[in-house]
Order: sequence, then C-alpha cells, then structure tokens
Amino acid sequence: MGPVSAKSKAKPGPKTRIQREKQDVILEAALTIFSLHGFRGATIDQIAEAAGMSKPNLLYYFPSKEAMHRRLMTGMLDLWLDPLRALDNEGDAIAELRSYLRRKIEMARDFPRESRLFANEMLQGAPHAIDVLEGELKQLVDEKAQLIESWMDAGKINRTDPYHLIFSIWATTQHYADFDVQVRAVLGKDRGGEGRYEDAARFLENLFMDGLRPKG
Amino acid sequence: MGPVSAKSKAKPGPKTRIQREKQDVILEAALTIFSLHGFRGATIDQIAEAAGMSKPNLLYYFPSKEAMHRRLMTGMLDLWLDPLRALDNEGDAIAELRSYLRRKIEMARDFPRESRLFANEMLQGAPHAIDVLEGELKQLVDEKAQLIESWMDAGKINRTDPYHLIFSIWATTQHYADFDVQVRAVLGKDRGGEGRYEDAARFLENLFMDGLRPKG
DNA sequence: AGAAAATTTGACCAGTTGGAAAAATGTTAG
DNA sequence: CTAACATTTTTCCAACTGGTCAAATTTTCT
Repeated sequence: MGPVSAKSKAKPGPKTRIQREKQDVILEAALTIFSLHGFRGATIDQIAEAAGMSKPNLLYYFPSKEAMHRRLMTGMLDLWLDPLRALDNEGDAIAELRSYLRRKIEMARDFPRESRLFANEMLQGAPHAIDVLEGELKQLVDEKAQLIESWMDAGKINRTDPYHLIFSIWATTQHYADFDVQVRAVLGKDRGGEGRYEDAARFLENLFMDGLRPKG
Repeated sequence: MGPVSAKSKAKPGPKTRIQREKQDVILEAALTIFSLHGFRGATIDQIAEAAGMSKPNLLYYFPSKEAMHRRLMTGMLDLWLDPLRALDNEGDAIAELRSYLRRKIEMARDFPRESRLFANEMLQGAPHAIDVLEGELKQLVDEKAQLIESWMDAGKINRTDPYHLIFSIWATTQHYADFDVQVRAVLGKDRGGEGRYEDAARFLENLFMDGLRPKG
C-alpha cells in the first residue's frame, strides 16, 4: 500500500524531492504576499502567481490558505524568538543586552517579511498565535525577565521593569521592518539607504545604555 | 435645483442632521473594522453590521469603501501628529521630551484603533498615505529634529540622532496599542490590566532619561 | 395635511475568491 | 517499454465581494 518506506509519520514529511522544492517555493511566495496584505487580504492566486504556478497546482501542495499560513507562522515564531533564547546567564549583563539589541536589529534588516507577518497577526488580535503567546512566549519572557532582574540585583544595570524593557527592545527594533516605508520617507533619499540600519543600531545602543539626560 | 442654500461648497459639508449623525456612526464602525482587518480584509457588510444598518444604506452615505478609508486616514493622521507639533521651542528640553513621551502613551491608550489603522497602512507600504509621509510628516519631523539638535548643541541632552530618537518614541509608545494582545499575553492577567499603561509610561520615562547603565 | 425631499430596503449583478474534480501529462521503477 | 504513481492543467462551482437601482418608506417643510 503506497510508497514502500517511511509511512509511519503521517503529517510532517513531504515525500518526494519535487514536493520539498515546490513547497519551499510556495512558502517563500506566501511569506511575501501574507506579510504585505495580511491573511484575509492575501489571495491564493497572488501567491500562486508569485510562486510561478497555477492556483490548483499550488493547492496540490497545500490543502488550503490556512495551511500555508500556519506553516509560516510556526517557522517564523521559532526564528523570531531565537535571539531572546540566546540571552545568556553566564555572560556580562551589559554585553548580553547589547548583543540582544544588535541581533534583533539584524533580524529586522534581514527578515523584514517575517517581522511584518508577525505584526499583521498581532494587529488582528493574534487569532492564530494566541496560544503560543500565552504559552511558550510568556514562559520564555518570564524566564528572561528573571535573569534580567538578577542582573539588577547584582547592580549590573539600573533597576527598571524587565518586561517593559523587553517590550521596548522588540518595539524599537521591529519598527525598522514594520514601518520601513515611514522610516525611509522621513529620512529621505539621502539618509534612507541601507546605512539606516547601522545608524539605528548605533542610536539604540546609545539610548539603551545611557539615555538622554547628561550625567551630573 | 437641489436644496435651497449652501450649494457653493460641493464636497465637504453634509447637509442634514441625520447625515451628520449617521456618518459619524459609520466612521466609528469603520474605524473598528479597518483597524482590525486592514483595508482589503475589511468588508462593507462587516462595517454596515457594526454600524447597525444595511450595506446599501451605508453606501448611501459613503460612495465607496475607499471613501470611508480616506476620511478615517486624514482624520487620524491629523490627530496622530498633534503631540509632535506640540514640541515647544520655548520649553525645557528634558521636560518637553518627557511630556511628548507621555502624550504619545496616552494616545496609544485612548486611541488604539487609530494606531492600528496607521500600522496597517504602514505594513502595506502606505499606499494611501505615502504622500503625507514624504510631505507634511517629513517636513514636521525635519523641523523638530532641528529643534532637538539645538537642545543637544546647548548641552541640554546627550548628543544622538534626533530622527532615530523620534522613531524610538513612536515605536515604543505605539507598540502598546498595536501589539496589545502580545503585551497582555506576556504580562498575564495579574499585570496585564489597565495599569500596564502606567507601568509603561514610568518605564519609558526612565529608559529615555537615564538608560540602563549605572552611572560612574 | 400633503408635496417634496431624504432615507431605507430588497432585489440584483458582475467580478473575485477559496477550493473541488477529473482529465491530461510527466516521471520513474521494474 | 509500460504500469503505477506523481504532477499539472482545465473546467467548474458556490460563496462572497463591492456596488447599483428602483421601489418603498420616512422625514421635513409649507
């Protein structure tokens, strides 16, 4: 009955080489379209065209629009939380936070579509991700907030709310992906080039380290 | 030919009392729906239902979906830029920035739908607002960036990039409206109540003033 | 009241959408 | 080569979408 081997896992494994390749092409296209128009705003036809195939052909690889979106969301959420996971108990507080900030900026620069996919989901009340937010994400943040608090106890950083600190890092970094049009419009063509991420990184490092008020 | 009076202005003025009232009801409903689903994701039927009327009835007051969206966008953009306009040359630098921050947080708390409407527009590349961004907005930001720079020249605040400073204020404050689900999920039911805006305001004031690194 | 104007409703339409079915075509292992 | 299987295309559909139109109803003005 059916292919000779590997039938034990019913869900996860695509069978053939073509299936794996095409699924990747489709997901790539779907990421672009979903991140730009949101779930409801995106159409299968658009995705199919971006993937260079017909709609029914696409539906041969993914049973529905939702299926594509689910796959993208889980993949993205995983990628998205990596930098926070990497916050290290052993490292130096300031250095760790600095490198977290840098990693997040790099992600906004290198994976803007993923950031927008996430933002779209949040704006709509996270209908497909609320479980992850209240489960894995909350747990991870709780854990890292405790770590940050221990750094404050040790006098390594100023005492503030660790949760809102994490929020503010998310907000400032993702802003450069999600509000890219605005950033570029305001900076103008002279300063809006690729260098803007460098500038942003420098600025944020500065802000998070020392704030605005002159010392003394 | 038509009503007796006030025909000189063709566009702006609704004629009757009912028209004014219903248009307000519709815009109110449209704001809720658009902010939640984006332009493409929102349907006239949804808006009509939220406004308590039939679709053709709604279309009697607004000629199209786009017309509603345009009205909301212009109204929102105006409201949205008010706090930045209020940055005062005469005032004390630290006090001015502090109160800008506070005003922006209050807006996120009191007008979350407007914030999400804006965010949706940005995510989609600002197809309906790009002119404003490159025109009025850029001009206003340029002007205020110069003001901030003058504060830095006078040694009132640390020297950094004024543009990215403004971005970071936008990002951190609007985050609480746009990513509300996430914020509430992470804070949990104990800390996720209405007090979260107070906590956020306190934290941000702290961060922007003094940063994380202990002095000395 | 009663005419004129404003508002609301119901029926309708053409284009789009997510998706199903089956036929046609390509690929591969024996 | 050819049968079994995988892939692609063609055709189709029912639900939904933005929007129109004329008829019915309500409000307003005299």
